Amino acid sequence: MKYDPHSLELKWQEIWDKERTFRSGHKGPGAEKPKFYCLEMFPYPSGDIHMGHVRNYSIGDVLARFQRMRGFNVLHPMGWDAFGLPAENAAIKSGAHPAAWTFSNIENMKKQIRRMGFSYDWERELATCRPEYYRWEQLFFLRLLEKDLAYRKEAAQNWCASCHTVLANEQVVEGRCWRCDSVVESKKLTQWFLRISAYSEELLADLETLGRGWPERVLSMQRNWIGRSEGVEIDFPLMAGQGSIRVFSTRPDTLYGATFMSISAEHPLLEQLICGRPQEEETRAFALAVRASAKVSAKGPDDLEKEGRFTGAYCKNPLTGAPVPIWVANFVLAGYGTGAVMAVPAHDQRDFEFARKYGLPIQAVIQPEGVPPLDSESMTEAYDGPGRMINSGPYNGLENEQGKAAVAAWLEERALGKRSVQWRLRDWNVSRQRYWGAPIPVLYCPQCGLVPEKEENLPILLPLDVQTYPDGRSPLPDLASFYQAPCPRCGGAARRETDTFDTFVESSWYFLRYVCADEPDRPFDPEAVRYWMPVDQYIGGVEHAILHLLYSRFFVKALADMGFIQGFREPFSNMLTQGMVRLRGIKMSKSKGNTIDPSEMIAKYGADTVRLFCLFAAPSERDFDWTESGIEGSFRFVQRVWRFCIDLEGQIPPAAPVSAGTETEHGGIIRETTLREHAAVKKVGDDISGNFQFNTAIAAIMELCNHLAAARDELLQSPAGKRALASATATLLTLLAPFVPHLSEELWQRLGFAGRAGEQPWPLYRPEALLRDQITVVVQINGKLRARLELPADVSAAAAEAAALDHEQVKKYLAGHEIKKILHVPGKLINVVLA
RNA sequence: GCCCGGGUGGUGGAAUUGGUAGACACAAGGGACUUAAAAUCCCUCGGCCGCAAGGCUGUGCCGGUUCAAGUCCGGCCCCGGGCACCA
Repeated sequence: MKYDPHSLELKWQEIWDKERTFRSGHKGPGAEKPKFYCLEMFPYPSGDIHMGHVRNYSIGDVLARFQRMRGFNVLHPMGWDAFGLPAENAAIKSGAHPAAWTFSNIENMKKQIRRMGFSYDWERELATCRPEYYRWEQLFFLRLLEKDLAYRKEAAQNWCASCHTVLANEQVVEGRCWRCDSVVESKKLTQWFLRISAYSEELLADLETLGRGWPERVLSMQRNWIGRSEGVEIDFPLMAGQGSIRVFSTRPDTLYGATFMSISAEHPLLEQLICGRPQEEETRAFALAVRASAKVSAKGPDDLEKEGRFTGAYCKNPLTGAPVPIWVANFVLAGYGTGAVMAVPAHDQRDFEFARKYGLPIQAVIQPEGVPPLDSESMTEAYDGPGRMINSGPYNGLENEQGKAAVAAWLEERALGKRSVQWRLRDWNVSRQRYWGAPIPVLYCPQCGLVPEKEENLPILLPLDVQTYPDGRSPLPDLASFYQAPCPRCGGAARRETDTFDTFVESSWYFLRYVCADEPDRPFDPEAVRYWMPVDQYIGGVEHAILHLLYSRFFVKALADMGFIQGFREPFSNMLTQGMVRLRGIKMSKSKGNTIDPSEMIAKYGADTVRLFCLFAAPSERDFDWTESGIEGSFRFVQRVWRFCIDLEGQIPPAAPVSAGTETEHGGIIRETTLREHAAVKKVGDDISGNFQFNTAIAAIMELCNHLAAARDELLQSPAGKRALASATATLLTLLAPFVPHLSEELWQRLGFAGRAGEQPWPLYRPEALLRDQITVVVQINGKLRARLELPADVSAAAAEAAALDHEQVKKYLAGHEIKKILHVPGKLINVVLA
């Protein structure tokens, strides 16, 4: 009987479909069980699945199937992140409408995904480009607007000319577009923003609550991105005229050393400061040049020479009253803090370089322990470490950490400053100048100005009867039938917003919609949300560590605050970032032409083998190389299981034990078989539920299989042996069920076991079944391994030690030495320490 | 510069959290079966010495703690990733 993966895999996929095996609900049968929401990142329907998808979904599927067997009510959905640029680009190229292209890709990819035999509840399938989906997003936006969590502002934006749209900060990677790698330009535009910054504090704090469930590197990336910084805002009064300039500093302890001030080229007071000064013209020209060049410098800041110009104006050090010259400097960021910094050249490297270049005074105010006093003249770099305050009037001698608090308190008492926290995180620009996205439901009325669409008018449909432009521009601004609309307030002629939402908006809440995907009248069924959320396990690539995962976290918090959902403020309790599949060390990609087509692999080996290899090749989080020999190895194992079971047909009792074997009263090979059966159950269960150690779980199954193949003939000699073999074989197939479900079901059926392998309760091991009669105890002398002893498991400590000392090898080493002590780890090791 | 990962055979990777380093595979070599090949099965497989028994050595480097260190501590080196003129 030859192993034919195709016919048997298709057979089982059909059965699962017909029997709706993976349907899940929060009501009715099964709902009383504990829930488990297992989610893999939904794909963009680019046309074909790639190995990354296969790996991602294989990991998720093992978990989903495992949890079902463990008695959970499992939600395991799949859908499509269906809006986005590639559809438009394809449309431009081929002439097909983005919608047609998208839906045909969905159909194609769905076929491929189904061919893998993943246990999805397809009845919950969703596509974000359908109005039934994006209408709710439009509703959320209107509510965000009401709550002032969405707003419009003009600002310099990241512009990708090649994609013909703006990008969020998160979508700019090293100055380049995350999607097409073009250098991002700066363009001043009026855009829609979501106020993610309102959640900076909570987004950061809640990372702690995610703690163990999330990979450390993802937490760390998010912390970096949010970028919390504690300090003091300090007002420096202007010497001439009214007002003051506010700076932000994390080092109020160095305030006595602030010998000048640097403001950004975009500082609002700049004009006022330079007005009428002799150097007015030059300084203005300098500022203009900095403004023009700043945004384009995608090369990074390292090689940017520090430059500045004196404004001619002075302000006053609020602590000392000393005059402080105000400079414009090219390294001061307009968008961070207050756009102005107090310069302490002795204790900040940037200020130091600047001061040396322009001959500005340097004044050391922090003295490190145990070194000669810092000398402003001879310093070659700034000292930014800890120390005691010097040259700081009444604060002299204070530890600088205490100094921070003391100076801050002094400033606060006199209303000259206040403690504050600055964040790196910027608001999320969600406007996109593209067609294939969800319309933003607002209008511009000549009478009323900006007017939100009425909720009852939702959804604002994206018109499908359009022709895309060859240059990627959106056709919407030219489509009168779309943009012409009555003002919701006055009824007069108004113009619709023609930008669409960033597609990351859709992916920020899709996991919520799965729990009630067909709910027609409201975004969420609260009961379903309460039952299923949050996602128990989320699985996807690390490339979304900041983007999607941060946006989703923000969205859930905002939706909770708007009352759409209740009872949780984090979407994903546990997160797994799976590694990449590479080829010869290089990430697979179409552009590099080094891809392995999953469909070809399925055609050659079957879905089970492809799944198995993806899971066995490496731990889930690590990258691995696809190798021909590797998948061949997995194929060999699958066939070994097949042959082993087929050869057993009719030779073992048909009844399938529901739990691991019980033939413990026997000795010899039967006992050994049962022991190994239990050991495998323990190892596989521990590995899956512990840390997604699928590779070692599979190794344990291989060991069991190897043992059964070797012990087979002997076990078939007796009825008890046959029973043990039957039990162990049933266990083998149940352990395999999450990994290679088709094979498992087929063999289960052929061996005449009752029910379905994948619907068996996960087997339980009995700890006492893991105990051996004979144990190996190693003997060390001074920590070096010298001998092994086979002893009865119940041997006394004294007897074991005696046996150890009596061992030939050991005696050799003992001769002429005195025993200082004997360390005994029962059942494991005896270490004889010689004097 | 700061913050996270990681460094173990020819390769992918194991190692009960301080207790037999190299599980399970892949590759390689040898053998059996075969007219032959494929498939399958058996054996060997970190390095050095040894006919063998066995010995020495070995988890990026240097030190330390311990009866015992891949695992803990201190100091480095290298690789991958994130953040970065963020004041």
